[in-house]
Amino acid sequence: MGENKVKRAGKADAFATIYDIARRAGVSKSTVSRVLTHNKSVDPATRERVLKAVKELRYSPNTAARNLSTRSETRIGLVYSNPSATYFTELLFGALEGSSRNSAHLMVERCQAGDMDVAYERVRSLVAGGLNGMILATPLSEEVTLIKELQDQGISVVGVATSGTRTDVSCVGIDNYTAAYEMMTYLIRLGHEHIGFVKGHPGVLSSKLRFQGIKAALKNAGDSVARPLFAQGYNDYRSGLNAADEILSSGTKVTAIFANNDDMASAVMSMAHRKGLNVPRDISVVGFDDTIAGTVWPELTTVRQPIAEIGGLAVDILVENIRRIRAGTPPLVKNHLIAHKLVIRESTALPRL
Amino acid sequence: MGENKVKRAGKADAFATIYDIARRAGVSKSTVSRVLTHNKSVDPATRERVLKAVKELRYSPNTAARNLSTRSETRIGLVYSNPSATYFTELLFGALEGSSRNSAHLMVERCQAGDMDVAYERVRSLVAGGLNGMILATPLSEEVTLIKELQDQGISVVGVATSGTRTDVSCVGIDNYTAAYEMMTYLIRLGHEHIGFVKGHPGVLSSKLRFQGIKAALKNAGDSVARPLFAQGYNDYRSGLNAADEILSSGTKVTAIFANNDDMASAVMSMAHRKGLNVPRDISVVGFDDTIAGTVWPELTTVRQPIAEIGGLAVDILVENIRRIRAGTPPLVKNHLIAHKLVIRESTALPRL
DNA sequence: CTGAAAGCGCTTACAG
DNA sequence: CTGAAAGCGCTTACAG
Repeated sequence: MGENKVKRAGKADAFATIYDIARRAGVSKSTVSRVLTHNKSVDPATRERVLKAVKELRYSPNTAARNLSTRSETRIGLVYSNPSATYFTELLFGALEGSSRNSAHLMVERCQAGDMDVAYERVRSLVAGGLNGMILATPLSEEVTLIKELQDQGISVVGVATSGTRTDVSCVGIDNYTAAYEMMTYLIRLGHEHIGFVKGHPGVLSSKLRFQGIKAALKNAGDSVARPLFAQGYNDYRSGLNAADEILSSGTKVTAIFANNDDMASAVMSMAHRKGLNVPRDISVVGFDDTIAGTVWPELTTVRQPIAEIGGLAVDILVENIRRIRAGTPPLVKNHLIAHKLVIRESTALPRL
Repeated sequence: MGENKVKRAGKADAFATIYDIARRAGVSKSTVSRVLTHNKSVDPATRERVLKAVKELRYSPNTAARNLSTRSETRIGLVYSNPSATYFTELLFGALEGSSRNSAHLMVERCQAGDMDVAYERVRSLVAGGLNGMILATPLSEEVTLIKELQDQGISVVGVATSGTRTDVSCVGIDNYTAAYEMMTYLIRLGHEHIGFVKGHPGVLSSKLRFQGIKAALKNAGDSVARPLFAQGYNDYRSGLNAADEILSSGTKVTAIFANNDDMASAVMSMAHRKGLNVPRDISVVGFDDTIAGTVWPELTTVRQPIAEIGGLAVDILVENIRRIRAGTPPLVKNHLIAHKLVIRESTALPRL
């Protein structure tokens, strides 16, 4: 980690090469290489010695040489079309870190949400530039046709932030159902009996799962909670504004509103303020994602997704599958569920009496 | 652009190599290489032929081979500590694109704003990992000591989003003074005579320049504008809330508030709503940066900085200087000013009569 | 100004 | 299971 891999101006640092390892372990370069790549057809004792030398010399293979020799650079695409900048930033961070950890190259492409034609085009242009793997963020991760198209071209795919058990493609994300269930239960335990829910984009799997989660929590609470108010949102701020307006103007009593994501929760708060309501005194508001902490007031109670971690894991899965494909082994479909967390901040309180 | 650089699973694509170019141009590989690197000590006619072959065969050098041969991977660090996610996302995009254009590697490190000790540490850990160049975003771009430290180690540095003429380090950004001047003038032309301004973080150069810009515009307007109300902010949402409260509770008439950045402008709107004011009917609000379009309501009138472009240019400058250093030529200090743009949206209107 | 040759650090058939 | 050898595509002294 701490080694200096770059020749600094002036100073010529010498790094251990495969030859150094070979000499120290008393074997040939070929054997060292074998230990480091396939990890098979090597005598256990020999392997031990090589690994020991690697550790002692803090050796790490030169990527350029390896790439040149194998003629196989690993290039991973990341396509994204979600409105939240924070979300994307975190995802990118994780993916970037994962890429450098695996010495892969990341090519990023952004496309406007909504317009699927453009999205498809972007993905294809990325593919045309040469690609081994692709990370698809929601809602692209639900485009079954697109995924199929990519896979047919020999490109490994992983969907990000889509949970749900899928058999067509690897996915990594949180358990949306449970998280939504927990948050709704928190609201109910706080004493809220008149609750509104702003639904997420209907085409997105996570919206469905979250909705199922809150309904289960509501059902579980039984008669203690009044019939909830639902309004349709589309995950963006603007639609959250409309949904909030709808709920708050309905004439029905509401002491808490749960929005399918933070952007819409922010809109709900904005609308509440407009209508002279104090958050959380008059009304509690909660979101989902934890992407806008510190940029709204009061600070939002929400569900935190470890997005960077998700991005890193996505790359790991991809790299593994790319290796498998290269080696002729069939790729694996993996479904990783990452732990989420309720983050209680300032936007929730006991209902007003 | 459209070539497939990666061997797809199964198919073995063949790319033009330096040898193909040499043969087609009727010269040796050495000459081709010379044309492509130093671009000197080559007969003009020969160069022409080589370049022609390169174009015809759509040749582009293999990065891995080049890196291996020169033993010089180009690694660029990007350190960032600003609260706006959008800003960062755009910067990262531009830098990423610039990096792949220059076949350099980008290592990103984020650190909390405010804590300079941590920031220094992050920068140093990045450097310890081996680095040729470093992009420093505001406010890190103003840490003269840090910059000096980096440069002394032979690392090229470029400050981002810091304009102002500096002689110690290359910079790329917009003309903050003029942009602020223009925005304030726009407000005055609209007819506003009672204006508040939320100042930016005092330690940041851009804040000073923007403040000077608005003062110049105010001065230029003469007696038509009342003595402006100033409140100190620190560029984050929270401080914008306080500043807005201060201005709006002062008892002095205010029909427009200009905040040093969008995060604070968003806070100003939030506070205005809280106080029962309608934006823009009762009060106009403008920001700076254009980082939160679509996530506030009403949509914010602001100054757009082409941040992605800035990020890309920063990488270009860095790469050029890294090459110079490697070649023994002294690096250049460049100051690039990128064009900004006023974006008039929904948060501004004529003052209420 | 130009070419032949060595070398960058690694991987991978090919023999054994 | 292991080693010697060839080769990946490029750059750069070294001669000329």
